[in-house]
Amino acid sequence: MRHLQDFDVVEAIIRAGSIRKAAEDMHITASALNRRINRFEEELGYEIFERLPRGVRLNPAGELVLHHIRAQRSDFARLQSQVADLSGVRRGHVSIACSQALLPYFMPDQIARYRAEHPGVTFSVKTRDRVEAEHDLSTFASDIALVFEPQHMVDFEVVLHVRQPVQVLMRADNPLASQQEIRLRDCLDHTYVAPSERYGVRVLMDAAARRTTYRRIEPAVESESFDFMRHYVLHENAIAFQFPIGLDMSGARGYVARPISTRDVAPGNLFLGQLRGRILPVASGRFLQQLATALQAHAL
Amino acid sequence: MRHLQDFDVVEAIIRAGSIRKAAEDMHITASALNRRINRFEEELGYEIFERLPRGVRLNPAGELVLHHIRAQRSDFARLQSQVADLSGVRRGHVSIACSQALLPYFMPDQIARYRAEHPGVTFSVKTRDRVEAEHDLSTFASDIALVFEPQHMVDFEVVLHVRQPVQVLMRADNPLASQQEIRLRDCLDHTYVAPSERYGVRVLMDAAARRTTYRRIEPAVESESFDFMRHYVLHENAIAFQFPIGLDMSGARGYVARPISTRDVAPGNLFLGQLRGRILPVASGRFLQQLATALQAHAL
DNA sequence: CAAAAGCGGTGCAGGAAACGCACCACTCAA
DNA sequence: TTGAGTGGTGCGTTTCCTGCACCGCTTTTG
Repeated sequence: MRHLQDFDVVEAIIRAGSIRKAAEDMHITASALNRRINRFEEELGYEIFERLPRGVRLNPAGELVLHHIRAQRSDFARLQSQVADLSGVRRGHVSIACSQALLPYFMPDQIARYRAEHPGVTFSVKTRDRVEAEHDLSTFASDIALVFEPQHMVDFEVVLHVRQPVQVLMRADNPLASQQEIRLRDCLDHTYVAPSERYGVRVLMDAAARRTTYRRIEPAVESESFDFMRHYVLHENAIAFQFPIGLDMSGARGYVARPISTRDVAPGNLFLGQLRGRILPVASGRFLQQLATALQAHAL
Repeated sequence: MRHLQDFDVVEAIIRAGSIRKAAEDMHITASALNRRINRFEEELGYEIFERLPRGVRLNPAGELVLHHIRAQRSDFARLQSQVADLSGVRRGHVSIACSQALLPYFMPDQIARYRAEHPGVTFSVKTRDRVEAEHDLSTFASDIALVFEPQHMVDFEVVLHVRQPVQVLMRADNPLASQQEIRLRDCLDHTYVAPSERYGVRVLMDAAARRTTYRRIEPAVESESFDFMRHYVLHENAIAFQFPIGLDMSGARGYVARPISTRDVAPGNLFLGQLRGRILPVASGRFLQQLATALQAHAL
């Protein structure tokens, strides 16, 4: 759209770090770009870039402008979505930042359900840990976040949260599989794999280890991929940890999942949320509602 | 600003009701304006005007666009205000919609205090009844509203509310002046003036009359102006009704104010608020805070 | 220490985009 | 029927933006 052109210019210059590089990216001359940004600053009444010998950089006023630009973009997308909605077109795009545990079963199922009813709506799903997800929301990079144990919660408006007790994943022939509920010390005596501190499961395990026993979590193998860990337990007969929503034991052959006693390890909290105060586009708003009801049903 | 030009066009056409009239208002030809609005609709992907034989009118999509335009304008004003604020200029404009009772004493005092510290900030004060004030907020025509008994409260985000018992205003030699608290039936036996149902005092009086007695409020003189009513009680020795914040009895010669018993008439509620979810410009936000603290002190 | 490379900024000429004018097709009230 | 009012369009003109060449400056590099 025309009225966002100046915003494109500003964002391109920020990305490139200098006017000349940005001009090259945009396939126009530097002089044209220079004049456009100068005119923009003149109309605004304030400079938004510091002129450095090696390029330009946003000043504090520019940071405000950048946030304004992102908010305007998002708000305009919402407008288009609303207009499309009342024209009966039902188009739109939904972008989600979610924890890894949601990727194998929950999100594919939910998105497929939604798209079955509204084929015009497209999705982008990004894997984000709990810190990144909040950043994604505040920069309008994602509409919806679904993560375990988010950290700051200042820009994060919680729509719903469900408790998820940590599960122990193991081979069916593992001795621990005979117990219906597993104690933490039994896990720590076993060979186990675990993710890094960026992930909610690990945060809960670390906290539990510090509190109930005086042992630290020292996994035999540390990995960022729950998919890897799930397969690894088959090879070494180790155990892994995961939230229930990341598991689908219905068709699993050779796997068994048992909950860790909540006396030892606090259950995780899965938070569904959006940017505080933001009005979502129609499609995103509807999908957020679908997720909320699905999670509520999942918790029962 | 350049990027709001298309929005100016749309708003001008809405105001004028036809493209040709709007073109005249803007001192350009109708053909130019026609092409601009056509281009805008083409870029948006949807028409926003119904073409009628006698002009154009917004369609439902256009209503959404109009709201978007107003929101964008307001958000851009907030951006400028923020940028000005961190440049140390402290400029800005605050627009307030408030009940008539605030006009003689409270608002002048508050605005003068604020401008003593920030001379660069300008104000516009509009007299609005409780219905109009909410409309003003939702169309971004006012930043802040301060009214008695607002009606819908859907877009109205309450920042603070204070109770205001209805006062009886009369001449000092009035027999009722001897009582410290006045009963409703004594008022109704007296000759009294009152405003119309658009005003909070009247709403409370009507409700009280229906509830406690079986008499209706039938003023000898009905007026929209509390200023008029205040002067009128001197001439006929009638009584009038007003909230405490609209009275300043310190230097009043010949007037006396006494509260009506709250057993008979419920105290009024003065609501300070803004549009729900909106982030106010810096100056407006600060002034809103000042009003809140001043009202809290006033209530003590 | 000097040359080269990179940066933002500017005068000038050519070109794209917007504009004004004249005009068309249409509706509706007098 | 007619005239006034509406939105829409082809075409010449004007305005505004772009591209080119160049300047002054700082930093890097030989």
